[in-house]
Amino acid sequence: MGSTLEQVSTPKSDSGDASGRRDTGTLGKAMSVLDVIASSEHPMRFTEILEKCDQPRGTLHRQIANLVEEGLLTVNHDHTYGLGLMLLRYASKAWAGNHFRIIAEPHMQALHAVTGETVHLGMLSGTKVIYVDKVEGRQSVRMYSQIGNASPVYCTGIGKAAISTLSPECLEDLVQKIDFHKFTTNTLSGPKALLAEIEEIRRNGIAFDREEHESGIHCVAAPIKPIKGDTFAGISVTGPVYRVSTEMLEQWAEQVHETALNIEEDLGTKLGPRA
Amino acid sequence: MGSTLEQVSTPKSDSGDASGRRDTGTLGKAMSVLDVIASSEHPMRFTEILEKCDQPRGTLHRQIANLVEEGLLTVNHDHTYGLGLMLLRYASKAWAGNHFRIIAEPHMQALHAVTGETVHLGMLSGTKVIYVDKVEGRQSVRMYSQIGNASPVYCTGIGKAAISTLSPECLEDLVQKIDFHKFTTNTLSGPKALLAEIEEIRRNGIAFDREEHESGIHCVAAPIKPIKGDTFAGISVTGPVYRVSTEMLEQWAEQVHETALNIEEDLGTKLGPRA
DNA sequence: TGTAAAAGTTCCATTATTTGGAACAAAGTT
DNA sequence: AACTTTGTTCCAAATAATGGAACTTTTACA
Repeated sequence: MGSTLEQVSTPKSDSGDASGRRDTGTLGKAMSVLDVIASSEHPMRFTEILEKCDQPRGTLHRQIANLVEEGLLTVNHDHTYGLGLMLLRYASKAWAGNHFRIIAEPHMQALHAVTGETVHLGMLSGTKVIYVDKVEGRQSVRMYSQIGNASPVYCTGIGKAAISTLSPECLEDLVQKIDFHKFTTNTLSGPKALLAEIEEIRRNGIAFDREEHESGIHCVAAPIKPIKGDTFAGISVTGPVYRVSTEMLEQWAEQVHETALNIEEDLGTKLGPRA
Repeated sequence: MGSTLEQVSTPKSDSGDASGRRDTGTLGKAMSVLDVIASSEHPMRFTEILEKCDQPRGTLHRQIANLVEEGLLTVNHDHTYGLGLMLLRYASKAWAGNHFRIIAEPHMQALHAVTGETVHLGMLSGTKVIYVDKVEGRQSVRMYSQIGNASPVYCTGIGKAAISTLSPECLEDLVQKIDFHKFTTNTLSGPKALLAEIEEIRRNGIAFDREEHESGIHCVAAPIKPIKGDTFAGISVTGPVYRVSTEMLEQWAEQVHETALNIEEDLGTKLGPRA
């Protein structure tokens, strides 16, 4: 199975870092410009983008013009650039057509009903986890509030859970691409710590995020194994430490694990028996 | 101001039609492949995409491989292709960083409080309107429920409102790019009908969608004029005909119009006095 | 199970696009 | 008004995309 197209959920490099991007091909270069703009807080001016891209002025100018032409970027009146509306359009379709999410949804609802806390569904993409769905309480969910967010694998429950199902080689490859960063005092600080924890997650089928990404927030997660070979994902229950104790989290572990198994089963049947 | 980059909200052609796309440059070609996949209901197989793209097999294969590499497409286990997760990530950033939306939000909330019906904010993109935000009742908003949706300008309140602020030349250009399609018996069926109605909207500052896109749904909308020259947009109050009478809609017109003016004012001040 | 047809993948000389440097134009500043 | 910064255009050289055909794998059917 040496297909070029089957890398699926492990696109390339740590996308979203703006640096560390192997910009192969015209598309790759264009995307790296998008990345630079996406990872900036404020809308950027031409020169600012230029500095972060190190490309000749003329080249960047044309690339940006192309991106604007496609609606992937917009120019503001003050000559700053931001991400374009077209992205919303595509994302809306991507979300609506995501079978994995659709199948998982009822199970997420069920898990939320039991725990009363926020349930997340995330998929592996490079060295990050992208949140694909979220079920939370009464509070009217602000769209995109978390959906679409990309977080590093090594400091999130879903991230660690998801990569625990990778083959040893893939895991190896992925881990060495990670750029570790200390978000909190609990953040795992390197490959050995991560691999050790993965080992344990493999055994238990349960991963914890012990305030490793954001202090005050912790979660229990379980991997959703790739039935047909392509989606590496996980599901989690998240809560603030002041309301959700560690014991409570441990108590939910079983439920989360079961939910993951149920989703796997549904994927197996509803996705049609093919390969 | 003959800048190449300033076409901003009128990117190119009727994006999303899969056909009628002037695929200039490598990026354009890649996007047209994305478009084909985005406008299909079901995930597509390679050959299916091939037919809709008329390109040589080898070429398409490589293009798809690139898109997959960038995370813009994903391959499913059964060799079907769907839009990639990376799009969610970008869209999430695009949405979070959209100043226009952020400024408009409180005004949308206020309008919703008065009317009790769903309030939409949409921006012009090509010959379509892309919904950028939505405020609705108690019902927990399913994300992406409408946000990111692209609807034709000629059959939506916001669409007609938004293009009513275009210069005569731009309007002319845009109208002839439109591919009219009868969604309901009330859908405007051609350029003359549309232009006539635009004329009226120009005078009143109010546009109606009289079940022109979906029967059973109608709305009042008002244009939000481009203060600094780039964003063509509109705001609307939408409701089902069984609950919201036409009279009620007309009664709200003034409020909608005022809301639009308030947003314009805020845009003028909060966007910083530049050009 | 065997065989044929369809679907998917690779290769490489040709062709077209992107590149990048420098010159040019327009804003913004002192 | 001169200067500095920022944004835009141009074109020969370098690079990447093209498309046809050959090749491999998968799927369908007898």
